[in-house]
Amino acid sequence: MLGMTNYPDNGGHTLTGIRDLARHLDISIGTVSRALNNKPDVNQDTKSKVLKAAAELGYVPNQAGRALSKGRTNVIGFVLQTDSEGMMQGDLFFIRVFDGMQSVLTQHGLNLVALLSPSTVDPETYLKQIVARRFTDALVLSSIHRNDARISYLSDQNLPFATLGRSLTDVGQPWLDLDFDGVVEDAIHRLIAKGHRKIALALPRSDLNLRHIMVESYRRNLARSGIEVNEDFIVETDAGDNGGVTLVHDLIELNPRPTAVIYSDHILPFGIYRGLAENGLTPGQDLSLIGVGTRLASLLTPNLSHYRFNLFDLGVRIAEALLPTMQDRPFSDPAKIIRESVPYTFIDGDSIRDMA
Amino acid sequence: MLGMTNYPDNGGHTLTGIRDLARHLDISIGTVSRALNNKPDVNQDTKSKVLKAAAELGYVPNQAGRALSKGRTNVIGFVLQTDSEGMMQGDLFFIRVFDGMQSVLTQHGLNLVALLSPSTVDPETYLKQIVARRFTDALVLSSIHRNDARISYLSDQNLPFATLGRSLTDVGQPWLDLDFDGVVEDAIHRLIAKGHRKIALALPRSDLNLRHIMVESYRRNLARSGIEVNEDFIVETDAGDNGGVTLVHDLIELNPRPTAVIYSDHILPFGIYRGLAENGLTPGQDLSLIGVGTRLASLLTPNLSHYRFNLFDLGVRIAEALLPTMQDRPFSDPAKIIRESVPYTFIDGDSIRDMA
DNA sequence: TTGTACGCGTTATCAT
DNA sequence: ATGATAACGCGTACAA
Repeated sequence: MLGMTNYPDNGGHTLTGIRDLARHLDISIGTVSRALNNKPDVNQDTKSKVLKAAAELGYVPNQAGRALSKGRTNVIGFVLQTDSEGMMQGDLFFIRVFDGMQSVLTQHGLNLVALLSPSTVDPETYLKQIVARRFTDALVLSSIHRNDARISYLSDQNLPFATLGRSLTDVGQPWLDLDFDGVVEDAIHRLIAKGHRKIALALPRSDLNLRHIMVESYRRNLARSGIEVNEDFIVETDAGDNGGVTLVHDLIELNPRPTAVIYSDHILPFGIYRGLAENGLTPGQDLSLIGVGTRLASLLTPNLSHYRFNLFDLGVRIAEALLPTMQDRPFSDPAKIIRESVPYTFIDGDSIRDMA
Repeated sequence: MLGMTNYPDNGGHTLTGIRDLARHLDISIGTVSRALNNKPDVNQDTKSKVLKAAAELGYVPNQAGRALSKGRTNVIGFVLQTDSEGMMQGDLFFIRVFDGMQSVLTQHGLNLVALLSPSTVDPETYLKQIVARRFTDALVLSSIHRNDARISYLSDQNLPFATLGRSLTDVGQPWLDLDFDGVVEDAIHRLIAKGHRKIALALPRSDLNLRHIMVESYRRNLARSGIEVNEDFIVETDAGDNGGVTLVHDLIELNPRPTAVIYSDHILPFGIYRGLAENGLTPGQDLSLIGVGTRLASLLTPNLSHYRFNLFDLGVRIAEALLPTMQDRPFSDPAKIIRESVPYTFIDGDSIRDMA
């Protein structure tokens, strides 16, 4: 068993370990380790010799060994729900965010992996597994719910984490969020400025916290403008384009009929456009639309007025929020916990009718 | 240091290890381990006792310890390029594939993680890191190039892997692919059946292997139909909708002008529709379109004739291809290596004009 | 059937 | 500055 991997033998090609390095240089593994880890108490000469040999032999520390010894894995996990119906679901959303996170994490020797909570498994069960296995040093949770047991669980387990989204379950963890509150506020003011009074709000069915943020912002800002809330105008929709189609069906049956709708799912307008067309109606004319979008929005005609977020920057901030929560890092500063919403950018289009 | 994690102390809440379990039950850790791993030589009674206690105390084996001891991690990595301009980047491509993979892998106690090759790091360098650290038991590579050094590298390193896409660099690894060859073939025959003779082919700029598959299929099937290839009809395009717009500009300047175009980027037609409109032309009338699509295609009017793939099934097959390559699994069958293209489904639309 | 003891690759402590 | 050696948590031959 000695010196053997469990992988098929490839005839001599074997992984270089720290003891191979030591033997090769005829020094002790302790010295090699210190050299590799850039410890102060090691001769400059031997240090460079070790580094050189390591590079030549292609030495890379074994993950498991290091993790076991250090008690840390240097792995950061981003938990994704494959069945998530959260807004912004989609590859390009996360890939951008990941890239932003990576750009920060790699500078600290940390490695980002996406953990894919299977749709067949309870999210909390899945989470418990990866936590108990000590698979990662820290986690990022997404698809945050209004009340989210995962948050208190992670807190109990004492695993550093941040959330992408807020929650009523608050253990003082850092969070980042997209400024949906601001989106709804701005949208309402834009619509009102163009003479709209009957403004609908499309909400995701699930208990994602963003739903509550949106509805609260909706009520608050309508009230501030002296417009009474018509509860019928607050409608639930399925995610995706099909949700948009049924949304249109729902909206046009209302009496009075809303003249505009605000939404958070960037795919929704595709269905809305389709649903309107099916009813002989024109987007931006018979129904005004405004909500969160991505570059996919540019595929729609007439142009969609929408809000975008800089996802790369979001990723950067998530990483920056995470780092201080991980102790025994030199740059740690537990005092200030990042909690902020990243700002939106408004992209003007032709999907808001001027009612004047 | 004993019994201490590197995480901040949370006052008593400590992770259950195998030795805690042993002490709790007053038996040896060896027995506990055997019980947990369902070894044959352990008393049924003690086994159930151990399992019960494990469940109660929430025991989950430590990843690093297990990996170090077994030489396996039970982690499968899917390598993603964050800057990939591969086709299919876009909404839910990977998430669907992941879900399909998970559905198989979890049954074998394997865990899928997405490894995100940062855009700031050379993909091969990144790959070498995760391989050498023995982070995963197996890998799936995507964005496969015509000649792909990563393939021979993984083969040399003797790490089980499969590729999503074929390559000239062939070390006998299992691969899955979307049947672009079949798409082009079917598209050509459909077009010819409707009287088209001047058929253009839109290719991605990068050296992804799918590009070569498409062009070969294009030549072969045109030849089979006795149509001579006009080299001007084979055009490179940027990815995304903007690529579609410039594609139209390119095509309408050709003399003779093609009557149809085949493409692989599912976003492209959106740009094509736009580009045609800008020139006062009608999709399906002045230029026929057919290619790979996703559910986004349903947003286009006139309806787009296109091909779709079942991404979940693709994921399932990838997992099934991977499993046999990983040795010392009971279900391993190294003899048959899965290499197949997943079939397309044709969705009929109105984007192909009948020239008769 | 169960317990003991060693090894996995690395880091850290304690001598030297 | 360097070498030996004990952890880290788990699996497993081997002994009992």
